[in-house]
Amino acid sequence: MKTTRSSSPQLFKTTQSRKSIELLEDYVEAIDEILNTKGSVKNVDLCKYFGVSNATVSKNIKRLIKAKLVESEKYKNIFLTSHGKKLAEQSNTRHEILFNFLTKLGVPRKIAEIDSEGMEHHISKETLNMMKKFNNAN
Amino acid sequence: MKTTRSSSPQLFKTTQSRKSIELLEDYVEAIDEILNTKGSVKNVDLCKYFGVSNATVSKNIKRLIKAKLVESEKYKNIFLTSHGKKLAEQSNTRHEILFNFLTKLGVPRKIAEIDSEGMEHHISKETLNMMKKFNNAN
DNA sequence: TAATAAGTTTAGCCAAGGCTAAACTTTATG
DNA sequence: CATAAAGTTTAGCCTTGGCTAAACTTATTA
Repeated sequence: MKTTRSSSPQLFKTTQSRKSIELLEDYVEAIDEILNTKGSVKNVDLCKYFGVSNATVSKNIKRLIKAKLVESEKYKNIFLTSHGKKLAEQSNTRHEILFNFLTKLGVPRKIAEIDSEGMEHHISKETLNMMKKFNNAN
Repeated sequence: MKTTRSSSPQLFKTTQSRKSIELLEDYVEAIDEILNTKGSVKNVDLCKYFGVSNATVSKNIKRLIKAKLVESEKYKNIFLTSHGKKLAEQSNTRHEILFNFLTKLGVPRKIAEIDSEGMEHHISKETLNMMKKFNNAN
């Protein structure tokens, strides 16, 4: 019998709410990046970024607005609130640490990109700190 | 501007289908573990394991049966098919490598457990191989 | 500047994965 | 062994995050 599995219910409890936070984070990160590369963000930019329909983006932007992460008037540009900017920065920092860690570990850039996108929502502060240490030492 | 983000739609395209695969994997892993610890698996065991209702487990077991990962008759014990066993083994191997990697990196066991549960569905073969190498060298 | 093209939102649909309550089956007990 | 308790499934609901089609707004261009 393996000893590394938790069997503890509470690890799974928050699945639903965790997922919807992931979406919000992905969006603020995307908005932040698009702002930095092309200066403004509209529905169509996010469609391309995520490969989803305009309707889906529109719906999700509403969620972001409700969560006070984004500001936007109908048919107009999309902005991050200060709260949204802070979240984007935090996410970016996490992403950078993780990406650098993977490349230092020997993972090819292309794959490190994909893996860090996937993993970034599932890493604790503690693990991230260990990765930072590793990065500094290597 | 940061250079570690992909901006490529296709990384997000399969979100929906990926998520449902995650659920199937989590279930076969749970069933495998429960089998190994108490010898048989029923609805109630999975309720406790995941902290969800009996109705939810019942519904998800149907999905597993449809996916040919599980066999079960109404009100009876739950078994893994050979296909299900194979998937469970693969998942367990991934999980072990990841968990060992995190602990060798210096992450406390308790946290390594949680993080490896979260991350295991998002790690490529390549990254896993690098982790295996690291484990062997440390 | 009027008409067309491009972009955005709304309406209404779907599947996944949660839930509770009620019905049904199996197990345990007086 | 009949009944109560425990376990399982079904029915029906909800939210999230997708989609298409249609309506509406903004931008382009003849």
